[in-house]
Amino acid sequence: MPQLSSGGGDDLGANDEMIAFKDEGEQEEKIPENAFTERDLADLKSSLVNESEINQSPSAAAVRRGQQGEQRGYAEKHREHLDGVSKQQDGGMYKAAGYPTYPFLMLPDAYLPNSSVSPSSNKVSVVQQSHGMHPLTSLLPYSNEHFSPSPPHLPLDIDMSQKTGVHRHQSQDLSGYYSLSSGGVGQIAPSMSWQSQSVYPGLSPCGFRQTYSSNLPGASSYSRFPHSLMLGPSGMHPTGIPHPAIVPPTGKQEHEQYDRGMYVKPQVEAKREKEPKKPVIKKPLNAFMLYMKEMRAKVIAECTLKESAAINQILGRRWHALSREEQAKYYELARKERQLHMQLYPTWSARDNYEAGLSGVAGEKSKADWGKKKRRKREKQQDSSADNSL
DNA sequence: TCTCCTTTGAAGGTG
DNA sequence: CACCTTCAAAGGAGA
Repeated sequence: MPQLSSGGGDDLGANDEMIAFKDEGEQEEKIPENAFTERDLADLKSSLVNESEINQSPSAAAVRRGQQGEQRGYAEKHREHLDGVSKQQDGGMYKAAGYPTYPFLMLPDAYLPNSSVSPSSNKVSVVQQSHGMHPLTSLLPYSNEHFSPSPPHLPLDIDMSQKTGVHRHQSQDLSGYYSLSSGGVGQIAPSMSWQSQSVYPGLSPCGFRQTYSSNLPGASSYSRFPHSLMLGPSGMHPTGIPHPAIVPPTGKQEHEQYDRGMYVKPQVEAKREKEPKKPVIKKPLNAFMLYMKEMRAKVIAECTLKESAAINQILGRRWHALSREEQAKYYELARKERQLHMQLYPTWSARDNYEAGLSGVAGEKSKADWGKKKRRKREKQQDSSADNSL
């Protein structure tokens, strides 16, 4: 869109994120009091990317591993960077300049997958900060849904990457920076409260012309995010949790992504029963996904919708309606996510999950399924383009 | 039971 | 380099 094009080539590969989302002619809202220009955000994003690129060597895992030590200083570096950001953010989440390090930065074992070595190896040590917790912490997708009585400190040099065998240097001193969110990223704070009422005048907060009660019992209280992230007593170091980036051997994800490749010869099958199932390392969430994760419940509460497709549409619109500062927070958070992910899985590639169903035990079936899916999508796109041409 | 839907962004692949 | 494809989350709907 024109706004960004004037920005001069600074992009995150997400040039369209500031496209004014005009749907149903609903938003002329340009956040007038906003001191930022489109360019500002673009610059900010650009700087974020640049920093990422500086921190990550373009080349290989070996190089990345070498950076792990150096990234210890990342917190400081990041703070420097954030200084620039937070100066421009009023009342934003970064206002908590007092945080010595990024709260969830580099929690070493956060991503540890299941391992045959230790059944609890995918647990993460977490320190709950009951006071003054960085609000952004709540955005962490690495939530806690499943606690385990496993000891807080786990062997960190487990060969977590079964395929890589990389020995990682793990910095335990960072292990306290993850905090938990119950059911997702939950609590961003009042500063992130809805703009939608003003953003979509004449429309429901859902952005739909639908009738519903805005006095939903849960809605107002939800906006204060009463539930918590603060699990456990203050300052306590609870037990580890599995990392959401790791798909456990049971459950839907695994069902879809792992068991997709379950068809194998009986012998192999028997063998696999012995072996721990190889967890699928999920992609780190991008900014929008983080946003969705946080806001989904709220939209559900406000709109009494449950269908994800509809909710996501609303969230997409709200995303575009967000101020640059607010979006920037999520971009920053997503960047952290990627960095953390990269640190923990230096050799992981997004492509690993392209073929998640056919990796590991990779049966012919899963391979076929994957191809089928791919084909289906392609056909669909061709269909739609054909329709457009008519 | 499985896949689709729907969104944005990141990353990999291809020409 | 531009473009295309896939995958992240989520849960209801429909095949």
